[in-house]
Amino acid sequence: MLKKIGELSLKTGVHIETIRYYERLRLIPKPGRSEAGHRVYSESHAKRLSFIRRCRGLDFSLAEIRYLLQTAEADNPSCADVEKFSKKHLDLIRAKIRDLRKMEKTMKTLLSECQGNRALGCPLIDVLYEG
Amino acid sequence: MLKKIGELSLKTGVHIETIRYYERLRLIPKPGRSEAGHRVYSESHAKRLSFIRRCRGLDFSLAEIRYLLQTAEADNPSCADVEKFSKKHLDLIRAKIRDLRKMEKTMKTLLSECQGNRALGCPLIDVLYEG
DNA sequence: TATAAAACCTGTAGCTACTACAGCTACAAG
DNA sequence: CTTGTAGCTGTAGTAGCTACAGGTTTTATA
Repeated sequence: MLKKIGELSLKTGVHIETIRYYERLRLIPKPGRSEAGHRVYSESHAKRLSFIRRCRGLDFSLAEIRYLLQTAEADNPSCADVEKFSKKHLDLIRAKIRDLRKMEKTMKTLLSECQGNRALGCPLIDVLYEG
Repeated sequence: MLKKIGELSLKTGVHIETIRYYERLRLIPKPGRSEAGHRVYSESHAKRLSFIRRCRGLDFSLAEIRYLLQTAEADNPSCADVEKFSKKHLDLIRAKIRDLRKMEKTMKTLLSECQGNRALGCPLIDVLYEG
């Protein structure tokens, strides 16, 4: 049941150093300690840590996760708030996708200039450099 | 013709502090100085800086840009090398897009759980927290 | 011409989210 | 009894800026 940091790391997929880092930031509560001073975690730590990891996987910032954790562990979390919050986040993700798609397009165009055309320097660089 | 840092910033769209930062990193050569010690830039600085900015806009790292600059200013830049380099970068952009699309999908699913279902806590958080 | 505002200078510290040491102790296996 | 693994603390490094503090210089206005 109770775990040391290595097991917790394996179970949750969060690096040991990162777990300690989250503790410093108070994203997870201070665990108990064994006699030798080793951290001892309970199931609730594992849950919280997995939550954080899932949120990170969705590109939420640690500040955002702090808010989500508060909400998740509140007595009556306001679903409406979370929804609004998450919609904004979804918009952000979509904006990032749009930006990257633009880059992809430009890169593709630049690369197509490259084809065959190798006699006089690099057209790709020329376009970027001469503007 | 010769510009002070403010004008260069306006012309290239790179923040003043960033220009000085790039100088520290030797991404742009040290400019001349006026009598009072103010930086004085030439057209070649502007060109180089714009190149950096365009590359940043394509998500190239400063280390990558360093390489591209070297190549761009070499006597006979190897187009084949640049092409290979850029293809790898394009792959990276595409990988990022894929990741973000996955996130987008997940977020959409999570948000759809939210609809209407507000009586018993927040399903979005439940999935992340209990999942 | 006086003065105030804007622009410049250097140097340092802060941001995000980790990651990587150095240098130590604890503990289990052979 | 030694060796290896796992844990500990504390600090510094990473990328790419950004934001001061505390000073000088230039420029615009009264």
